[in-house]
Amino acid sequence: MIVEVLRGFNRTYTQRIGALDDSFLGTGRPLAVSRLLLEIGRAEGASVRELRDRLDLDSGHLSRMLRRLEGEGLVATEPDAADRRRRVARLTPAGAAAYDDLERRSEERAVALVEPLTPRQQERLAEALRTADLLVRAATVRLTEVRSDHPMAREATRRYVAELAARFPDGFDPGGPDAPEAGSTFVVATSDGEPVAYGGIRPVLDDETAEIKRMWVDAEWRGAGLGARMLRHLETLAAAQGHRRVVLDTNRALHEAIAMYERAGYERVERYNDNPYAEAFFAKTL
Amino acid sequence: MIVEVLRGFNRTYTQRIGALDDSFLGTGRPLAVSRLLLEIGRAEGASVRELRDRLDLDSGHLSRMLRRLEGEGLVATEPDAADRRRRVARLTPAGAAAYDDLERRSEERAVALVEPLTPRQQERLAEALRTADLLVRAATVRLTEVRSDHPMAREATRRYVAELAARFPDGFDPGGPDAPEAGSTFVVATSDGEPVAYGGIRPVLDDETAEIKRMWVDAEWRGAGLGARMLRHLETLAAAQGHRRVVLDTNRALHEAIAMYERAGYERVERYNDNPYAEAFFAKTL
DNA sequence: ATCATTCTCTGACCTTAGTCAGAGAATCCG
DNA sequence: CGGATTCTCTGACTAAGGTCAGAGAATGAT
Repeated sequence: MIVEVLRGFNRTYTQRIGALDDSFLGTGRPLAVSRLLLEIGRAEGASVRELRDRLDLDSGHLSRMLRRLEGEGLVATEPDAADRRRRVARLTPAGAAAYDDLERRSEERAVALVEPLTPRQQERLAEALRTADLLVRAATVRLTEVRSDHPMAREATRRYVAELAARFPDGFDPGGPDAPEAGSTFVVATSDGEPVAYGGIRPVLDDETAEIKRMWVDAEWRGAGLGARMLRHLETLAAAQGHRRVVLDTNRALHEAIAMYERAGYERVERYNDNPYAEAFFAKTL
Repeated sequence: MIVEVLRGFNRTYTQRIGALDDSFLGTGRPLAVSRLLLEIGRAEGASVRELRDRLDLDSGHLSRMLRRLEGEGLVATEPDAADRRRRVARLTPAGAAAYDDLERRSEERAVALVEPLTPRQQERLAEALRTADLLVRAATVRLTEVRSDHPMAREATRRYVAELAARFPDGFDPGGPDAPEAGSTFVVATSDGEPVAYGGIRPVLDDETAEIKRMWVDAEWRGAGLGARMLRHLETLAAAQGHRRVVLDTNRALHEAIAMYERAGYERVERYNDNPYAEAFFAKTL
């Protein structure tokens, strides 16, 4: 049923709101070039590499578009000081003006679109779109296996540690540096290239059991079912590696996490390690 | 605020669900050709003229795409029996198979998109999209002034009469044929080329006053604020024509309409005509 | 120091999308 | 009936979007 609703909505939407994208019309610049300009503006300077990844463009295509924007005096590029193979693009003042112009046009279209609705309808539409936005983003989060020294994993760990430090009554000290443990597997969930959830498993001595480590969900993403999805994913991985049981420890302060583990079928067990921060211990048979 | 939500949603949406449109990928046919195929399939045969209007294509461009589909054996064209300048296109059996294939692909994408969500989340998403769909369609309804003998006006009148006949306790007889009255102005609200609301004004004897006639809103569209919008539009027209006051009559059975008139600032007045179907009379000073 | 890899760029090339003018047949209007 | 109009089509053209191979500089791995 959701599928028919989605397809129906898609038809309505592309017919009438796809037009928000037409805001580049009249600028004399083609769509792809305008998108590139917006991306550079939004990122406040980005390497060619990043732009290519984010817009999913061919390097030749992108390069040519950059030359065009340079030719129009809207963008300036220079080698990245840190890695001189890379080039960094940023908007010139004229580019910033063109960016503002595009933003203004797009905003005008949006205003014109909702203008016929009453304030109450606008409020209902906003509410519905907020919900749809969150759920669509949640549905399109990508789970990727990474090593714990992958930049995305490092970033996720940094935020995980920061959150524990803020929430634990006596703070949190992660201990030594973060060497990749043999045999452990980490998974990062990303949305728009940002990590939004993280977690990993490592085999425990008896080999029947895997331990779930570093479960973290970005605060803005809680309630979107991401934690449960990550947990299921890690359990599947553990099972695929031949484990029959998963265990994990956590702290009383993390009540949403504890509630989630319980909903996911985890049961409390006795302390199984000497982690000073752990106060609650759970296990689940796969 | 709604504007930021809309723009944010638009970004999320075009990045992730615009991909529903990519369902043509792998068919070896470009997007525009696939769209044409879908349009012919949906209409179950359409004249070149209609296709051109509906897809807003250049006649040369369309013609070439039709040749291509003919070449692939998916579409057959023949002169329209009624007007031999026109040609009618319809799907061949192979074309119908290609059509089904496209539909299936699009459906698969939709299924894959919502698959990571829990059933409850899917339900929430469906609900949000249903709301957004209705409101976006409501916002993009177009109001057009027409003569009462315009095909769209006739269709709207037909449905207006059918509804009154069904709802009035003793049925409804519209009286004589529908000659365009001098000085009267009619407005039809359309969505996807279908009339969804209708109404008109005609000057009354004293010339200070205009009477609102034939207010009708499609049953599926009630509650979307379309009646109120039509009413405002007609009032503006009346004011522009120099009237200071609008009046209207209606029947007790039309309670939603009566409630709407009252919300819009109309006040009950004495009977001002001998319309046997009218039981309630309203007026508003502009 | 060497070799492989990464990064950006240019050149050559292709498809898709779309525009415009005009031809030829059919139809409509007076 | 004759001229204007409608409809579809072809030819000629352009811009936009995109792919691929390879060159040249910088960097990383051993």
